[in-house]
Amino acid sequence: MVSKAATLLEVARLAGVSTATVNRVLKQQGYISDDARQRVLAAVAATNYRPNVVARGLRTQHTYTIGLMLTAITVNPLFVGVAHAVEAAAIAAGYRVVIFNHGGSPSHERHGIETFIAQRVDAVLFCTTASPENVEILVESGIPAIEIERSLTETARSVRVDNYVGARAAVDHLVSLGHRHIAFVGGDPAIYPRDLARQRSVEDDRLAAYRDGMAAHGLQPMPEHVRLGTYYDLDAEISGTEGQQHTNALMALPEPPTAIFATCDILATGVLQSLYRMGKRVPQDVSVVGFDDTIAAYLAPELTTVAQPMTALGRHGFDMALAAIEGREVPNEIVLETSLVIRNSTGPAP
Amino acid sequence: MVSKAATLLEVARLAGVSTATVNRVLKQQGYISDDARQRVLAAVAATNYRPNVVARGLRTQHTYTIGLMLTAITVNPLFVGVAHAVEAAAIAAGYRVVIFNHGGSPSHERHGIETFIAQRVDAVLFCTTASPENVEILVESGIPAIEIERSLTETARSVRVDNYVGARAAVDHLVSLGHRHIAFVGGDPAIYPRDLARQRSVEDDRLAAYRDGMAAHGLQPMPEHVRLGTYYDLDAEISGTEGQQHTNALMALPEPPTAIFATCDILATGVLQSLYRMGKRVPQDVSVVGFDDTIAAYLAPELTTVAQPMTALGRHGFDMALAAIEGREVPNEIVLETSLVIRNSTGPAP
DNA sequence: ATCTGCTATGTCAACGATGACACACCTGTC
DNA sequence: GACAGGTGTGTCATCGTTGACATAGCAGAT
Repeated sequence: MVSKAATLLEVARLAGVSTATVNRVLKQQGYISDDARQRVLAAVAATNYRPNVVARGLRTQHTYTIGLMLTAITVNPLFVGVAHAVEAAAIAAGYRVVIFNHGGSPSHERHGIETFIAQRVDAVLFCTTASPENVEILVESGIPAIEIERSLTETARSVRVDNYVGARAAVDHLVSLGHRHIAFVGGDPAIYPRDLARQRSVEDDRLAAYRDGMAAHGLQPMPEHVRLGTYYDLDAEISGTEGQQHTNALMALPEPPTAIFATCDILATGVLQSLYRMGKRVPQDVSVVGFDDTIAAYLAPELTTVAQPMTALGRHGFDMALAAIEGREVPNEIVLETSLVIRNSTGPAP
Repeated sequence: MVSKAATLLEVARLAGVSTATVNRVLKQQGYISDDARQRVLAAVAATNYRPNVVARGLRTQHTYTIGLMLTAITVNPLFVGVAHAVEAAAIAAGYRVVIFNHGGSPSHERHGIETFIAQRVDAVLFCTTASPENVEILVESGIPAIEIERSLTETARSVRVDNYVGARAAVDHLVSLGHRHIAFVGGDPAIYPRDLARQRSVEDDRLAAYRDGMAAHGLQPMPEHVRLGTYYDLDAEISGTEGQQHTNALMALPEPPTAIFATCDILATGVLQSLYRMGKRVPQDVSVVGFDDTIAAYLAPELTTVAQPMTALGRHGFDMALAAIEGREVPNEIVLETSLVIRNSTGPAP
């Protein structure tokens, strides 16, 4: 039996009271007699009443909805973890989440921003933006914006991870296992967007940590062991292909590395595939470390990696949004720590 | 500079016309003089006007929003692919998507259903439901519901895949490579929910295809080679652990299989990990086939698997929802085909 | 001169919830 | 008997958009 949800007025009529009284009962505020309360609750149950949050949103100018702007949820499992955490935090606080994948296209992202504004979402979380200008548009129209995992704009607050410390832990781990020839496979800092405040990209931080880590232990990376590329192409499917190519090249060198640090788990999958194909054992012949801890636990061997705190990123992102919505004080930036998860892909240098 | 979006009335005043005229210009319908149109468009631009879809939704009783109920987007990458496809189809049609993860809990799902109703979403897609009763609640309140990948209710329409044909292709492939001892690692049909129309679960179909496929080639599976379990635990993180355990047991048998068919890529990751740990080469020593084609391409070796048409599942799901919303005729069920993707984890029997 | 039909624009009542405001009743106090 | 203060309830404008309906000018036909 199809029955549309009743309105407040219908409930009121059935209970023989005014809409204000029904409202008071449902909101549990103000004075209500027991008698009226009973009749209202009975009427609510009988009519199958459900509040109309559309009407409420119009009246209160508050939709209890946040927008979640994603690069593309299929591009990196990191986004999946963050999206899940954001959603969980939002639901717990009585908010709903609308998602939009821009697929790396600024104009598509712009369209998403326009629908978020038209919808009157209370705030928007970016993970990550295709174009900082779009974030500004949002802020200019009075909607709080938070960036997760990046910090590319002047105006939006952000939650991110300390990539330098994270990458450094990976290098230190490999060095402590006796590795001296450690290769770096990552994105080219020249082609990735920079943090406005610090003028450094995520790739800058990870590469710097690698160089500093090596130097701190008196090691000098061979130039051929530093492989930079575009593993992470915003408008394409992410894949491990580039990891395979770099590894093929690395292992063909006169002096191949005994360990490879790939700055993304997806990139590391390509490394493992290449090594598998050439019959190298991991970690007996070569050790491998990844970054993110997304699919690391599903690989053979289980991948040692620098874990991003996906749940905390999402939760803090939402908490910042909520604080901004409620006009509470909000820090401009939260920097979280990564943790090194040691699994089976790293072992003593041969 | 923070400026709230203007209202129709403000635009109308600035342009020196009525709200009806502004509305006509924006909707591009009815008669408007060039002069009025110019003034309205200028005023729209000047005031930074954005339609308020909350008010529109209240007035038209149509929110252009659909709900997407997920088990948990982190549980299986299959859901990620479907969610992405649903979102893309929705955006292309001018709809927005609100997500909710129930995490396997019927009561949590119920709460999500209530918020979907309160929000007056135009339709809800399930992938997959925790409790068919919740789907019924939705249908009873007049909101179209579509099930993706399952078909557990009487009332909701569904899009799914032919699991029998898909699994059969995997078995045929292995047999054609000369394998005669093929193990089956999957979920126990006894503990998974059944399709109401056919009284068969996804697991039933896949297991039946395995048995039939073996029999069709004159092969009789050894009972110890059929491993059924609960790999897919709704309220837990999915993991390959069960795949590892089954594989450890299988390879310890006096007559171990030369091929293993795991009915989920995630399960297959455990199979590959177990084989890797015991030093078996894939596919030289043992061939492995998965199901879903979610992370198959990222594994070492790249996994041969039965691909679910995730994009088509999502798109058809949305299309069915849209047809139902618009009152067009909608088929009760759409059954799509899988495709066998042959990669590097299968080879001739040793 | 009247009528028809097209063009162009304005008016206004919904949609459903909210909450400020007003009103009325009651009990107890001085 | 007047008044304060607590208790209980109803009225109604408002949020922004929509679209049915009304109105009116004007060209061309009769």
